[in-house]
Amino acid sequence: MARLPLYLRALNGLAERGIATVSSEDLAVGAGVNSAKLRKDLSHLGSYGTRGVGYDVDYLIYQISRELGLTQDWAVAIVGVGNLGRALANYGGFVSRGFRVASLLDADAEVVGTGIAGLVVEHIDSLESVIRERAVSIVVIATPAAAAQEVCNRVTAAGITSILNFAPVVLTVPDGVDVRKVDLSIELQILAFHEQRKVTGGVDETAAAAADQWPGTVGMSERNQGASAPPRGGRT
Amino acid sequence: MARLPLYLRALNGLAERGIATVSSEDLAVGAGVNSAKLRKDLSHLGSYGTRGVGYDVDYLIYQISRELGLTQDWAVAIVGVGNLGRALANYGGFVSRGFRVASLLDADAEVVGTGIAGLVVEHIDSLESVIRERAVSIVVIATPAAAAQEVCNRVTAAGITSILNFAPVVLTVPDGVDVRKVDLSIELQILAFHEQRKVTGGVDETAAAAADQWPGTVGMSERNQGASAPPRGGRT
DNA sequence: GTACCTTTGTGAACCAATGCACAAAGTCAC
DNA sequence: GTGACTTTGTGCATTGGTTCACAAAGGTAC
Repeated sequence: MARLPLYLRALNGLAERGIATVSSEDLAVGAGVNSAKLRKDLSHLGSYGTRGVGYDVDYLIYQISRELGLTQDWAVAIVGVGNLGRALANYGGFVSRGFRVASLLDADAEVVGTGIAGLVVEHIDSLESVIRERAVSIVVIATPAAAAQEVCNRVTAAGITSILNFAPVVLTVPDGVDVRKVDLSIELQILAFHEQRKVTGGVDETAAAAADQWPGTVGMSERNQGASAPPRGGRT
Repeated sequence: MARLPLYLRALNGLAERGIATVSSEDLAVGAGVNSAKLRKDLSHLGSYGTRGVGYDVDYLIYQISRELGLTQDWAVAIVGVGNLGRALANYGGFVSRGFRVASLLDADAEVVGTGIAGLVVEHIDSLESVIRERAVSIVVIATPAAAAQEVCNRVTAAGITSILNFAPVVLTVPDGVDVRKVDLSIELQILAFHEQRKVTGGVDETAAAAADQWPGTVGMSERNQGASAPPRGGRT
């Protein structure tokens, strides 16, 4: 389940505060979910709770970590050392959860050779050999959009089946390859959507009025005139 | 709907390549969803397609942008100018979609006053005045976990109702406030989970064996002895 | 040992979202 | 103008996930 990492984080917070036992109710509010859902999720891993008492925090942390495969050490390669790549390389949340950044790679000669987060940036040419020799099993793509598919092709060809993609493109991959996409602007767009709803109770009036007067055309019937000459001026 | 930003990005890609019309089928594969789902989503916005032809790309971009509230200019403040904050400030995807970074704020005197992405980092003390004077409507929290709730309290008190949280904590907010959380390590954990499944067909055997021998205790019945003295050694 | 209390684990109802399949609507060729 | 073809928009069945509610299980007090 995709919620296990959430529980894990809440549990780690409890463990740090020295709490040894937690009820499903308390853990649920900590993770921001329904308590019945949490119990059902946990019951899928096996019965690790004690009725009348709750769950042993440390034991549950261990069980979830094991289920998520965090008890083993995952070698991760980050391709693309721009601002985002740098932020990821320094991100503490990776190391603390069983992920080891095995390599930073970039195509830019300016960046290759510089040191970031205790690693020396390597040239993208070594991608395949790095993956092979350091047993990399997950690749993070933090390149510009234009380079992402090319990188993706190379890493899948090299046998990688798990990719975390930060580039704003939909990657096409062979069957059996997992791609998870993170788009930092999508979340903002969703917030803006809700914010707009709060303010105006719907689409704002100025924009709605403008919608009826689509620039360059008069009505629906004429709209498709613009099919060969795009209606929005200045994109030719 | 949360999928509109996805469609929007696919559409922008098509527009850049000069494509004027697209069928639901083509757009669906571009966005990685089912075509029927896409049509149903779009029909909720109104009937913007032409049967037998498809959708006018530019017109649809405009309609979705309007629905998402991207036709107006959103002022965003980023709190916490670490690696992640810097990456976000430089992230092109924000500006291109109607979001304007109105301010970068940090508590660290070392960082305050430096220039990033054409802005001068301001001190966190000015948080409230910045929000008020620049009409900030969305706040991005990219601080360390420990500082996030405090920042959150201050911005909600200042009237902010939309927060994008990158800090690895669950924020508690008053009713009516929207919080969206992005955790860069959760996606990685989900990948690791699937990767593990691929390799072993389930939980790996070493860990499974170890699970039956929870360190420090013998069996289930004794486990709760550890409630006051945590079973996993060295966390006191 | 017994009665009571707390909390888990789960059966069952419920709800929303998904995908199929097809009719309606429009285009294009001739 | 007519007929064949394409593509949208949507009714409907199905699926998956969420929540409720409660019995079973264990702990605790006396």
